[in-house]
Amino acid sequence: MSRFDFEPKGSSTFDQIYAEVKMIPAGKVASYGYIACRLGNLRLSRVVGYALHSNPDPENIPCHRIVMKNGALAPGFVFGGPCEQRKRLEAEGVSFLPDGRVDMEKCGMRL
DNA sequence: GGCGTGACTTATA
DNA sequence: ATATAAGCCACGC
Repeated sequence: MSRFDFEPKGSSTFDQIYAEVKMIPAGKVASYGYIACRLGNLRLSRVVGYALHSNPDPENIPCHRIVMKNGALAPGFVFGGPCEQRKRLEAEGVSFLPDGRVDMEKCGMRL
């Protein structure tokens, strides 16, 4: 028995996460909790991380735009490392703080 | 089909 | 302020 028996194919939590992540405009970053809340539960943040971990479409799923709620970037599971991540965000116009974190005050999509 | 783990977040002590 | 506990979903064995 799989969850597909009840849910329409392609409508799993993962798909919604991907959809939300793809919706993130350039020059902005979204936190795990933000996407989790979009799905309905803030605690889904773990699933969000797993979804990005799976990252089936790295070209359409900019995981570098996903940051922690405190504004810190992913620990280093990103492709190319955190340096590449910061570089990419800067190239999109995201402001960074001297701490090496994203300026959530400007680019943080907090509710 | 069950158990454990994981790129997180919030609440409580 | 830091540390610990609980909650959620999907994947691997």
